[in-house]
Amino acid sequence: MASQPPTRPALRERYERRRQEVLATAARVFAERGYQATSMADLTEATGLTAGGLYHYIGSKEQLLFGICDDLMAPLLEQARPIAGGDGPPQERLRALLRTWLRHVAAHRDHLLVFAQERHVIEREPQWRAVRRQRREFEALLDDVLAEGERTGAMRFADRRLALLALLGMVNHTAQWFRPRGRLSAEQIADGYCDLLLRG
Amino acid sequence: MASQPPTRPALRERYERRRQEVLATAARVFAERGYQATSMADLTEATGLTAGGLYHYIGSKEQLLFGICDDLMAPLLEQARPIAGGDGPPQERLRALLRTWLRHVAAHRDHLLVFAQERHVIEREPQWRAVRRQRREFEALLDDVLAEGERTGAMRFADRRLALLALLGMVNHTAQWFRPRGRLSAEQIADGYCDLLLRG
DNA sequence: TCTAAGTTCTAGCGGTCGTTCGGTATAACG
DNA sequence: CGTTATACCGAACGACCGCTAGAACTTAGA
Repeated sequence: MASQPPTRPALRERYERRRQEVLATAARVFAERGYQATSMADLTEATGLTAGGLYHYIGSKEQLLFGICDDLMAPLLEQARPIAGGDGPPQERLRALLRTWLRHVAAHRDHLLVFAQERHVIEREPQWRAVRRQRREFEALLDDVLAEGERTGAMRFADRRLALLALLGMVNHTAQWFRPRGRLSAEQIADGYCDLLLRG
Repeated sequence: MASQPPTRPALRERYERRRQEVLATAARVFAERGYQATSMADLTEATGLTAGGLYHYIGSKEQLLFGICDDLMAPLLEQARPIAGGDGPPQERLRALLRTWLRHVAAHRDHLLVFAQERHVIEREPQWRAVRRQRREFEALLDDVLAEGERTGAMRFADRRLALLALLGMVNHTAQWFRPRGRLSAEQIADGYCDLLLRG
C-alpha cells in the first residue's frame, strides 16, 4: 500500500535522492514504451531494484505516475510565477516565460511525454485534481500575460483564446521532436514561437 | 488468428459496414480510457458483441488499432493530395489544406487522440511502418506548400522547419479541446492558424 | 428447400499483471 | 553494545489479460 519516507533525519535526504532517481528512470521507460504498456518487471529491470525494493519508494504504479507529473509541473510553476507576475513589458515577460518553459520541456522531455500520453487519465479521474490544477494555473499565467499585452496595446490577437491554445499545442508538441544536440536550442525555439505569436 | 472478410459480394458490404462501426466504437473507448487500459471486455460491452463475435471483425487488438489509424490517415491523404498538388497560389492552397485538415480532425477526434496517445508505438515498432509513411507523406505535402510559398515570395519564415513543426503541434493539439458545438468552427480555427503562420 | 458461408455465442486456456509479505542484512541512535 | 528503523530481496497471490476452439444459429444463393 504505502511508501513511507524515513523519520530519521540523516536518512531522509538519501531516500529522497534515490526516489528521484527511480522517478526519472521510470519516466524514461514510460516515455519509450508507454505507461500502461510498461510492467513493474520492466521497471525492476531498469532500476536494478527488485519488486519489494521498488515498492519501498513508489507506493504504487499510479503514485509513481503522480510523482512524475509533479516533478514536471511543480518546478515549472515555481519558475513561471515570478516571471508572469513581474512588472516589465508584457512582450518581454512572454519571451522570458517561453524560454523558461522550453528549457524545462527540453530538460524534462520524458516527463512531458508521459504527461501528454496519460492526459486522458489526468483530465478525467478525481484523484488527479491536484495535477489538473497545476496545469490550469500555468495556462492562466500565460493567458494573463497575453491579456495584459492586449490591454496595453503591445500585442494584438484576432482571437486570444485561440492564440493561447495554439501556443500550448506547439510547445507541448516540441517534446516529440526536440533533440538535445539538434539544430535549434531551447531558447531559439522559444524565440521562434514568440515571433510567430507576436509579429505583425 | 484472423478476421476474414466474406467472399460473397452481397455480404462483403454488410461486413465492412459493421467493421467500421466496431472501429468507431473502439476509437471512442480508446480515446476515453486509453488503448492499453481498455480491455477486450470493455470493447465487448461497448460494441454489444461477445469476445468471439468481436474477433470475427478485428483479428487482434493491435490490428484494431491499425484500422483506426488507417481510417484516420488514408482519407485525409486522399483529400490533401489534390489540394497540395494544385496550381493556385500557395497561400490559398495552404488555407484550403488547413480547412480540410481541421474538418478531418473535428470529425475524427477520437481517432486522432488514439493516434497521438500511441505515437510511441507507431514511431518505434517495425510493423507500423505503413502508418509512419502516411504521417510523413502528409507532413511532406504541407512542407511542399510552405516551400513553394517561400520560393514565390508569398510567404516568409524565420525558420520554415520550425513553422511546420509549430503548425503540426497546434493542429494535432486541437483534438484535445475541440468541441463540435463550441465557439469556433473547424474552418474558423483553420483560418486562425493560417493567419498566425502567414501574417507579417 | 437445401447447403454452404457467415455470424455470434459460450467457456475457458495459458500467461502476465500489480502488489504483498515475511524475511535478511545493514546502518543509525541511545 | 543493543535496539530499532531502514533498505532491499524474491517467492507467491489472486485477478485479469488477450485470445481461441467449437458449436449453434442465421442468412444468401442454387
